[in-house]
Amino acid sequence: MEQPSEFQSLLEESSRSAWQLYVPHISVDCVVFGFHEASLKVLLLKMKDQELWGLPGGYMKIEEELREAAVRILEERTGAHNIFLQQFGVFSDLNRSEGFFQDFPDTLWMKQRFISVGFYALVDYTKVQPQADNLSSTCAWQDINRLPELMMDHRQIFDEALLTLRRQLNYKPIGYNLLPEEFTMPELQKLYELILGKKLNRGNFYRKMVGYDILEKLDEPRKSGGAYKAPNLYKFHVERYQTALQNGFKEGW
Amino acid sequence: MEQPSEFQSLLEESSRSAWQLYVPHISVDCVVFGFHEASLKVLLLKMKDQELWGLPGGYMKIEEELREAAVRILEERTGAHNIFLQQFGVFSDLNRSEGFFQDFPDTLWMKQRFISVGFYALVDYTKVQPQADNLSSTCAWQDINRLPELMMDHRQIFDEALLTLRRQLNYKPIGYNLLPEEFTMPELQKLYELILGKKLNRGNFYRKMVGYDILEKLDEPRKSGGAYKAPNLYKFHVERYQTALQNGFKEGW
DNA sequence: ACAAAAGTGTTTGTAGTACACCCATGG
DNA sequence: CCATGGGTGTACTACAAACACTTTTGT
Repeated sequence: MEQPSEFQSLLEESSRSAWQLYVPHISVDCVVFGFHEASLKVLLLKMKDQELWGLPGGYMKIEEELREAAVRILEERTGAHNIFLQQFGVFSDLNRSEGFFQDFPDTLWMKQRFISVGFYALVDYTKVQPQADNLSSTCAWQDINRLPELMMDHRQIFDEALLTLRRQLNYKPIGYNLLPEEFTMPELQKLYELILGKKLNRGNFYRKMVGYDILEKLDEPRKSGGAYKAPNLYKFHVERYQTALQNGFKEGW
Repeated sequence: MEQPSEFQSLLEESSRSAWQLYVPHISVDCVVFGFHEASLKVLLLKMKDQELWGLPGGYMKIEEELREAAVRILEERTGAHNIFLQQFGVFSDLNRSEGFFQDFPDTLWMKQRFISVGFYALVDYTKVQPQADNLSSTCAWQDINRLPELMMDHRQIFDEALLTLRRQLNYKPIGYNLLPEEFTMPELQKLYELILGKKLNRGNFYRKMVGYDILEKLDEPRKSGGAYKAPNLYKFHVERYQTALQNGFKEGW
C-alpha cells in the first residue's frame, strides 16, 4: 500500500466535518472577474500537489441559501464585501468530477456526485487580497486570455460565465463593480473592450457613456506620475446608475 | 390521533421508493408554455385534496443529468417528445417548501430541503395530452393571465420563467416550438404579442418575419370553415431557422 | 514637438415605429 | 359591401459605425 499523499490527507480532514456542515450533492463555483493593468483577470486556486488550477468554490451549509454560500466563499477567498454576484448556470454532468477524484477513497465528501451552481462575481481588483484555502497552495489572478489548465469542468464553467457577462454588459452594473471608485474614460473603455473582446471607437464610446448620464466628472484629473496629459477622473453617480439599470440600458422590442 | 389524509398516504407511498431512486435535495420544476385559441397557457397540476395548484416537477435519478430529469418529467406529463427546454434559474430559499409540508411527517422524502432548478418548456399545444401524476387530481392548461394560486414559491418560479422567455424571444427558436407545424401570420403575431404583453404593428411584424428568411409559405391557404379571406399558411424552414439562431437574431454592441 | 486625452462634428447605414394605402377574397 | 388578411410605401426617429478635426496638457 502506498502512503496517502498530503493532498489526500487534507481532503480526508476536510471531508470529516463536511458531512455535518453542508447539504450534500450541491456545490457552488465562482468565476471572479477583476480588472487590472489593462487586462481582465479571473481568480484561480492552484491545488496542492497538483498541476491543475480550479475556480474558487465550496458547499452550501445546512441553514444557508445558495447566494449566501457564494458570498461566504467569496469573502473567504478575497476579503472583499458587497460583491456583485450573478448566477449563470447549473452544471450537472454525471462524470464532471470523475477524472479528478478517481484515485481517492469513495468515502470522501468531495467524491459524491455534485450539482454545481455557477456564480460570476465582479470585484474591484484593488480591494481584493487573494487567500488560498486549505486545499490550495496559491490563490492568484490570471489573465483570461492566458488561463492555465483547469480541473474538472471548470473551463466550461468559466466560458459560460464570460459569455453571460458579455451578454449582460448592456443591462447590468458591470463597470461599477469592476472599477475602483475613481477611474478614467480610457480605463472604462479598455474594460469594455476586454469583456467584449474587440476594439471600440473612442469618440462613440465617450458620447455613449456621457449620454447615459451616470458618470460624474471629478474636479481634479489624475495626478499622473507618468507622461502626457493627465486623464480626467470619473466616478459613477450611484443613484442615477441604479435607476438606469432598472430599465436596462436597452432591450429588444 | 387523526387519520392521515389520503394525500398524506400517497406522499408516504411515493416517499418510500424515492430515497433509493433519486439524488436528495435536488428537484426540477418545469414551466410549460403552450399556445391555444389566441392565448398563452401554462401546464399546471391540481394537488389531490388541496385547493392549490403546482408546476409539474420531480427529482433527478441517481444516474441522470438534470436536463434528462426534466425531459423525463415532461414526457410523463405531456406525452410529447423533443420538447424545447431551457434552464432559467435555481430556487434555494430555506423556507420554500415549509408552509406546504408543515403538517406532514418529517420522514417524508418531500419534506427535505430542496434546491429546485427551473426549466421552461415550449410545446406544441396540439401534441400534448396532459396527464396528472399520482399526487395530483388534474393536469390542465391555464391562461397565464388568470393563474390560480400556486403552492410554495411556484408563482415566483413562473414569473421568472416568463421574464426569461420574453428576454429570449429575439434569440431563441420560440415560435418554432410553440406553434403547430403549419400556422398563419396572424397566429404568429398573436403569439409574440402574448409573450411580450403588448400589441405589435402588423405591417412591421410581417416585414420583419419575412425578412428573417426563415419562413416558408405553403401553396394552399387554410381551408377555412370560417368567414372572410383564408389566411396563408406558413411553416418554418428548419435549416435556415437553425443557422439564424446560431447568430442570434440580434445582439447589443 | 510629441503623445495621450478630451470633446465635437459629420456622414452613412440600419432598424424600429407609426401610419397609410391598395389589393384579394369569402360571405 | 364588409371584415379580415396580405403586401408595400413612406416618413420619422434613434442609434451605431467610421472617420476626422480640434484643443488641452505634461514632459
